[in-house]
Amino acid sequence: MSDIQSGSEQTRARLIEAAREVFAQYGFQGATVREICRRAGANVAAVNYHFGSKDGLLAEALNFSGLKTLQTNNLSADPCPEKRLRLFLKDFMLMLLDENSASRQCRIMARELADPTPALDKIVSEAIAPLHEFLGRLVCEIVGDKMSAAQQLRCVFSILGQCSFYYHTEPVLQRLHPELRYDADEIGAIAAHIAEFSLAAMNQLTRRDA
Amino acid sequence: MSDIQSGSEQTRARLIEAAREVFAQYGFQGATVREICRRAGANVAAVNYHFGSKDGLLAEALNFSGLKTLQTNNLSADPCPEKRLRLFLKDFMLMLLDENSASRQCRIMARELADPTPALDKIVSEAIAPLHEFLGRLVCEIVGDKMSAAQQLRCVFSILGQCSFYYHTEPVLQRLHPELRYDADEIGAIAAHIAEFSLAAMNQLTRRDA
Amino acid sequence: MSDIQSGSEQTRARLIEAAREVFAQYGFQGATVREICRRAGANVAAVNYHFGSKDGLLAEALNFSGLKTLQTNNLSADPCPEKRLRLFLKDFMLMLLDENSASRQCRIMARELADPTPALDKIVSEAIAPLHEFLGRLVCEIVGDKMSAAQQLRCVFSILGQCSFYYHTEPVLQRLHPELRYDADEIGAIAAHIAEFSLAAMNQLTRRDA
Amino acid sequence: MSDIQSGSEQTRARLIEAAREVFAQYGFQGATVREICRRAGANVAAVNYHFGSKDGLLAEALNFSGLKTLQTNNLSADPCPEKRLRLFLKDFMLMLLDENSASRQCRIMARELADPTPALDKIVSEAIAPLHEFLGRLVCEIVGDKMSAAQQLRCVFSILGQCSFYYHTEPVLQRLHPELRYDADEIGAIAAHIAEFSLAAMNQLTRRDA
DNA sequence: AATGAATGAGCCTTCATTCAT
DNA sequence: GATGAATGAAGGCTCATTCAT
Repeated sequence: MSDIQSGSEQTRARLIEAAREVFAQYGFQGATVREICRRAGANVAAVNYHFGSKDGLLAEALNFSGLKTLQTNNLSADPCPEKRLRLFLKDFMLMLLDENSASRQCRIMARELADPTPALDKIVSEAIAPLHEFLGRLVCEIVGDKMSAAQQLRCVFSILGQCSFYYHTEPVLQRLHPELRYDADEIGAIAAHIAEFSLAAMNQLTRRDA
Repeated sequence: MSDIQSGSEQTRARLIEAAREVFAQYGFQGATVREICRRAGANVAAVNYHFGSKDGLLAEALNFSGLKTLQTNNLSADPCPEKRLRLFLKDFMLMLLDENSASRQCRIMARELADPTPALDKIVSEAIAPLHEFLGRLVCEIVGDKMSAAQQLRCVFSILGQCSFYYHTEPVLQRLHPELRYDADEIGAIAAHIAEFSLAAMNQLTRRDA
Repeated sequence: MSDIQSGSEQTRARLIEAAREVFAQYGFQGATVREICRRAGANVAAVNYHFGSKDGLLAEALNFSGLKTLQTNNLSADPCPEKRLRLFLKDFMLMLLDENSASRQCRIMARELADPTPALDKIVSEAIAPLHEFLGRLVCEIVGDKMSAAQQLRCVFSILGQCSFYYHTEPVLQRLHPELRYDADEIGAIAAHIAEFSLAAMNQLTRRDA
Repeated sequence: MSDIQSGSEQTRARLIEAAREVFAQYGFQGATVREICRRAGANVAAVNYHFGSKDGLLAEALNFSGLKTLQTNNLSADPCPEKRLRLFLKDFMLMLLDENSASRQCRIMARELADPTPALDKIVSEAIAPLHEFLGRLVCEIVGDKMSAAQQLRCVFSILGQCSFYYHTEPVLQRLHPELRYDADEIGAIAAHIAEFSLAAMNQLTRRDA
């Protein structure tokens, strides 16, 4: 009713936030209910009380509203699809790589891909499929009818592949290039590179095909 | 050394082979020593006896000879760097995606990236660093001095990102595009796309920068 | 007292009724407070609030008025002790076996015998001891002074043993004789058998001893 | 090989023996793996190692050889069925009530009847059904063709009911008759009573029917 | 008075590992 | 040298109970 949340909802929220951290850090299998509850300052039984099971908690921890908002905002940002791609990649990479971002869902999502749980179906239908469709439309606007649908799909994969690489390979990159830090500037530069690389490729490929 | 292996060494070899299968299938954390020993027809204690620990077995199970051979052969395949990139990508994607490939190490490697264990250091120094260097030299040959070192590095990342995407996202792609099969033809088409996309991008970027 | 029960007392009554069902179905240990509260439409904490503990609820759920009424009515039913035994066994077996009987206490009682809880003392003093005494008097009337007190006691046990057998062994009998149904006719036949078997035995034993 | 059992088999045997004690004392649900392992001087994980699960242990703990031997021996003990019934009841009650008896299975069996687990099917088919058949044949020999099959079956139930009563009601009888002790003499007297009571009943019933 | 939330002890089970042979 | 047996820490989860409101 009021803006003061009940104790229950606070605990619930703390559990979800802690779960996002721990799932993002250790993966679903590696995460333990005990660690999640410890971070949330709650009892071991709290997860089962509020969410029924570890699986149930994962399902709740996944929230793609940030990703959806990003796409919605992008659609009305600029009439030029190239500019919109640049903008989207910048926002998307910030969400994916910024350690301070509250949107850890992308990381959980990424871990799911490597080790699917029953929650993957939800992730695919609610987050990944719309994301693919969104990028598919953007690519279509950019390349027009100069590419087959199959080619356009592979271009989407090429863009997403470049993005996810920086997330997946983070521990490796830290070892190979210890000076690398994912601060706002670096993330912006990475996003700009992916945008220019991809636009250049699509531009060249359509020209060549024409 | 001789062609008569002791029973002990046979068991050792079977354990390594079984470990590769199980690690590739379930990841390091999800794999159990019992399952590995069961597949190898060995005792539960065999892993600790032969390799000291589950970690030790992982270290032994990692073998990058296939990846190294691929790079070595590539260097002498053709004087043209663009052609060598196309060739490398085809071989690399076959190794990464072909289910019948004996080279499961790439899959273990890929899982490690998502869930680092102490073995990651070995993977990075023995496989990934050389791979990055190899691709770095190839990119350098292609773009010459028309790109900064930082830009060249990002191009390497863009290429590798496109490659690893098809591996990481396999379970998702199976859901989004159930008709997709990673047979030899499809893998070849994927590799060709990555090659053309990347070459087009690098070509365009160097031209534009010039 | 008045016909307007407070909500609290209604909840209390619903809890007791639900407890009888659940205890009868799953036994004391197998029953859960949550299930009882769920059936009673009450809060999880209601049991401890109203009865202090699960044990306290059991104590309250036990109500032997049906059994007592049965004995009281029997005493004035007929001057002939043999007839009264036949009548009592019929009523008692109906109470024990009829699934539609509201008097589930006998079932709870029977489960207690197999798995005693602190409530057993109450059951023994309020229900079983009077029942044994009642049957003891009836047997005494039938065999008169032709049997020792010890023999009479064993006759009481023989009668009660035959009765309780049909309750305890129900799940087994269902497996051995799937066609068996405890309907009113069958229960009547069972009670008649126990009566005739026991009366014949006592008759013969007193005659032989004489 | 030798008459010296391996350590494994000793532990296994100790676990089974401890399980019989604990299952008999607390029932399957009330028994804990920890308590069983504690009594057996084994680790908590030993039960799952040797028997796969608590259920598996129960299945192993049930061993009806004693009961079978008793029946087999009885068949050749005497040509007179009345004498054989007396003998059987004495042996059976000793097995059922003697606290020092190694044959605790009967107690586990009895608890199962009150709270069936998946093991009940095994108990019924391997122990109870043969027992019922054995007693059925004995009763048939005694009453000949002077009783219907249905009547004979109820006589078997009357005999078994009297026997099991002393087991089921033990905690109650201890409260009502604290002086009662199930020593060999008392058990013999109980068995004799059940035999005479039942034989007298069957004798009288057949005579009456004739 | 009465409840939703939270508790912590305890459950069975699984695991990589170590021990005794 | 090599193994079946045994270990104990830890896992997710359920439970009767208690707490704060």
